[in-house]
Formats: sequence, C-alpha cells, structure tokens
Amino acid sequence: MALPVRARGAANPAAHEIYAVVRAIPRGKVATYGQVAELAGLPSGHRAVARAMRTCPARLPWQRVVGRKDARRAQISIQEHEHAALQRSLLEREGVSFDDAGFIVLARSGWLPQ
DNA sequence: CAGGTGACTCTTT
DNA sequence: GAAAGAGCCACCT
Repeated sequence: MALPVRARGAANPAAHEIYAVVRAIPRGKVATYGQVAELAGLPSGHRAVARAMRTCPARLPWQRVVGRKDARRAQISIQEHEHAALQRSLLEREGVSFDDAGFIVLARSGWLPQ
C-alpha cells in the first residue's frame, strides 16, 4: 500500500523534513509556511513548503499549514476556492476557530512547538 | 541556459 | 493602516 506519491516537488531532500514537520502539527492547531520552513531547517524556504503542499502530498495534514496574515492571525492561502473551503471545513472540524473576518487567531489556534 | 511563476513573508512608502 | 516592492526557493516553459 501507500505507494509514496512521487510528486514532482517532493524530489528534493528537504521535502522529507517538511513532511515530518507538517505531520508533527497537533490536531486543532495550525502552523504557517514560514514556521514549517524554519522548523524543517529552511529558514527562508517558505516557498518550498508551499510547493511541497501544492504537489498533493500523501497522508499529510496539509490543512494545518496556513498563510500568515500578520503577527496575530493566519489565513487560508489556497487559491482554488473548493480546496480552500475544504481546508476550512477540515480545520473547523478539528476545533480550529475562525473569527468573523475568516482569520485564524494564532494566539488561540497557532501551534507552539516545544 | 534564461525568464516567468506561485498554497510566502518581511520591509518600506 | 493599507499598498507596493523586494527577497526567497523550486519548478516549468
């Protein structure tokens, strides 16, 4: 089973670290692209993280990776409306709350890695 | 090989 | 406080 997805973006070794970090995000919490990149050892690899997510990862809680709006909030960065709606739906189901403007309050749902 | 693009983010106007 | 510019990395044409 589980033929590893040979996503084009997963060809780089860093992708392995990125996936490990994403899998470490606890249920009900979210992390930003920059945060994942930093934890994966790529302090400026936010683009690489976005690429890794976009390449349709396997068994990855991709919905927990969101775009950073500002220091306090994050927002879904997916452009495709349907996928964005799915992500929000999945996050709400996990217990992540959105404010009236559709933002995720990091102080409340942001992941605070040890 | 070079130019363009994007599920990003920070700094400056 | 919003908008624009610059930096960044990997992939595609």
